[in-house]
Amino acid sequence: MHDGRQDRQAGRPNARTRLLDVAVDVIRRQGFAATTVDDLCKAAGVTKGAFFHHFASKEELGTAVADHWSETTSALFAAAPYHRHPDPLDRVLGYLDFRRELIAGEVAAFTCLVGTMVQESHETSPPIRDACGASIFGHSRVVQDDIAAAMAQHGTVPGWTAAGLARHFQAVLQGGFILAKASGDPQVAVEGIDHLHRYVTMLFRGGTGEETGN
Amino acid sequence: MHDGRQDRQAGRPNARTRLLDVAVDVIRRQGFAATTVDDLCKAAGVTKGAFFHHFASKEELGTAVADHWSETTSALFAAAPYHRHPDPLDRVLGYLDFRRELIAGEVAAFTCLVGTMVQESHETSPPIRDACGASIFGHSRVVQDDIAAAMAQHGTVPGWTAAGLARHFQAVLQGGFILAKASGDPQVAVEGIDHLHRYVTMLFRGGTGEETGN
DNA sequence: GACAACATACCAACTGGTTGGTATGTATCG
DNA sequence: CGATACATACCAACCAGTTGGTATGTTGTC
Repeated sequence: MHDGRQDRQAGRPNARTRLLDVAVDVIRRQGFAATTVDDLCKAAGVTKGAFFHHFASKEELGTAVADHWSETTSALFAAAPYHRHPDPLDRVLGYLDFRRELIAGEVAAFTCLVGTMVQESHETSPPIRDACGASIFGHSRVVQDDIAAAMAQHGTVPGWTAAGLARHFQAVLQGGFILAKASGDPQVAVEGIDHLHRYVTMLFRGGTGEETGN
Repeated sequence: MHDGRQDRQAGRPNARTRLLDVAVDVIRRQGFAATTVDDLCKAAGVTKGAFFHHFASKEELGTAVADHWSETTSALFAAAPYHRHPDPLDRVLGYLDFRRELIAGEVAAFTCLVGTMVQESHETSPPIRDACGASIFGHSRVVQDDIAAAMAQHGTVPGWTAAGLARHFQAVLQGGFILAKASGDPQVAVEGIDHLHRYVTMLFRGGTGEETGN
């Protein structure tokens, strides 16, 4: 009836990986609750038996796909070219430029999986909420270190921390995604990044004129 | 068996209003897809017959509750005291202070219903997406007019519009709600507003020093 | 102002399809 | 052979929506 051997011989990734890959796409489109286990099985080309062989429950797939998202995105940002800048402030602004470039094509292609999932599950599923939180705040560390280095190298206006600004970066991005979804226009997400870019520039260079580090 | 007359005599709002009121609360907690019609009926103390008498479908309740949200929030902001400031820039900053004050108590109490709903339905239900979009961008007009007036009265650095900054306000707020949900800590949403407050102050007062309107 | 004709608001019980999850069988690999 | 990785068949609970009915206004007519 169905030749399972062919699937495995073709170098095709196993059912677990395929399920996680399609889950990123399907859940970004439909949301977690509206996505059925059958939806995922159909999209991945596997059966329910395979699904529950790899995941004890739908909720466990939820946490697994959030972790999967953390891994793929951290690989993406680790490989991004903006890290090459010697000046940490250029790396911070380069991060924003990189995020800007990622916003292209249809909305479901560039929005954040874990931002979508945590909205639905923050009160109903602590495990999923925690996995999403770890993904968002874990990612914010990537830019937090560059912000801290830029603060040390350049002077800044007082009243904020590197961790807080890094979180603000994530808030602007997540909020931009919501506005893009509401309007159907990716440009509104870009707009927010531009405002953030201007803010960072003012914080470090424009400022109140009190500082001139370096 | 059940005395319907008593319900109506008690000055209790009708089933439609009760359903919309509880829907705001329940959907903010669980999300739209995970909320069943029975959940809403139980919370409102009405039967399914009453539900489908007032709403042709669950989707129609979705659009109705988004409109309901638009009405209640616009009334809240219309009555807010920050409008009294004669200087439009003070009204803009007063808006942010007011939003800051609203962030208190449990997460589901201060987060945005339509921001939650549009995440789930932007691709699966155009009517709900449009109703949420109208709510978000309609609300942004409230502060947009004050921003435009502040731009006219004070000088600013160039490169942005009142409408764009007003949208950015919404993005920062929506993103802050996501981070609050992910961390369970309302403070991270307040943090974002503080950064936005600083940004606006720099845009109008700190700036690059090119301007000194008024 | 009484009374028919109609409309609105709601209720209890039901239905057919869907959903997350299970029990069991089978093929491949080391 | 035993473990892993699936597939098939199935189920009990659930869910959006329906049906058929009742109670309570409202409106027009004489």
